[in-house]
Amino acid sequence: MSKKRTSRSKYAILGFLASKPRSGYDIKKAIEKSIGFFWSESYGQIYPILKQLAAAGLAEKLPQDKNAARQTQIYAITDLGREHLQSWIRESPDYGGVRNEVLLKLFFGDQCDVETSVNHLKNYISHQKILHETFKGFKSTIPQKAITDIGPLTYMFATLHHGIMITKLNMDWAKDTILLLQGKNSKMLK
Amino acid sequence: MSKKRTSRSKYAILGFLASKPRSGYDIKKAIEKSIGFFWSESYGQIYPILKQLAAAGLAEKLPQDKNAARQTQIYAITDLGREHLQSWIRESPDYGGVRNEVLLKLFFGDQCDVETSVNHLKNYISHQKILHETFKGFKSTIPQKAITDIGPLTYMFATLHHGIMITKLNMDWAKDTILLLQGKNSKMLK
DNA sequence: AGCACCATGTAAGTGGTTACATGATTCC
DNA sequence: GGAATCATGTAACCACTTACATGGTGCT
Repeated sequence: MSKKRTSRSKYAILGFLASKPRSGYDIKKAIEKSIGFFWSESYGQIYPILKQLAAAGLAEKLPQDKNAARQTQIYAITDLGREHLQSWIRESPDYGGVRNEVLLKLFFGDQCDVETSVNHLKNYISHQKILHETFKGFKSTIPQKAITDIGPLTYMFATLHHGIMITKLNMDWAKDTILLLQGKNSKMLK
Repeated sequence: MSKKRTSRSKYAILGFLASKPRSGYDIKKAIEKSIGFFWSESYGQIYPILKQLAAAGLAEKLPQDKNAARQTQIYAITDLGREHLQSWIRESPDYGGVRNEVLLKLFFGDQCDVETSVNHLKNYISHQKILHETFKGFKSTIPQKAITDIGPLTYMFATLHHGIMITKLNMDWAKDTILLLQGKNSKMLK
């Protein structure tokens, strides 16, 4: 059972081209705005991959509009590209390879003083709170009907909701861990 | 503001040497057993890094016991190594660079049929359930006093508890997302 | 004898980030 | 004029995984 490491970046980019033709710059911005919480891509990946996709016939560069102010390179997904994307989506996702530096540092917390860990946890709470509020604000702008009529927004909403739940959980957990480290009553000990 | 990419593997290994001297093999097993849920290291990283740590004076190879049955290379952390580890722990952790393939595929769910996403979610639930039960079993073996007397087990317990909570949340979220995709009543709406 | 596990290591290759380089456009 | 943002790209480098290679030990 060989575990081949195929670049997920390729499919992330293809996935964004699937909804509409975009430039490398567009893709970067779209990723940051929509799935930035659980995915990221750098230009150093995006631009070379767009060229590879075009060379492989999975995407094509659209002819440039002569009247356009800027010289943007717009790529569109091809039928072949759509097939590739779909067959990748259908493969069962890889659950592994997670690395959480916050937990790693906390795990080694005994090597420093309690205050260090408590401080990290407090900062973490602030960070998660900002994300949480942002997501909730975003959620409130989506009309209910757009979610219940199964379509792109339904899936987006599901991932957004995951972010809302996770950030809430992280805050709760971090607060409770602080209590535990301070020798106070923590829910963890149940 | 330069974001230098230092290898976190180095510190993960140093962190495990901090509790007691170990071989590369020991470290791999210990990581899998204790922090495998949120961290992983491969032998391809561990063995070369152990040599580097020794060369840099952050760890040292212990003299081998002539009577020992196996020829294991045991490394111990040095005072300098402990200092390096501590100063790394004190630096604020990096929250970014997360990549969740389950969410990515779900986000692109509209490119396939609903059943594909539902299937992925069902498998995900099974996977998270196994982890969840394992963690809970593990938790029940830790005596309460070992947790409340702040020490290594307190920190281990905190990360373990995070795993218990997260796996539960993931199951709940996945179940609810299935309902949403099936057009049934989901808690997510409202 | 054979299997599972202990144990160490290397080489090749990939996936990915960062820093740099360049220049146009928009808006104040 | 200057700042922010739009926009594309490359080169260097690093972190990490996978596959391979090798052999010992303990048990049945």
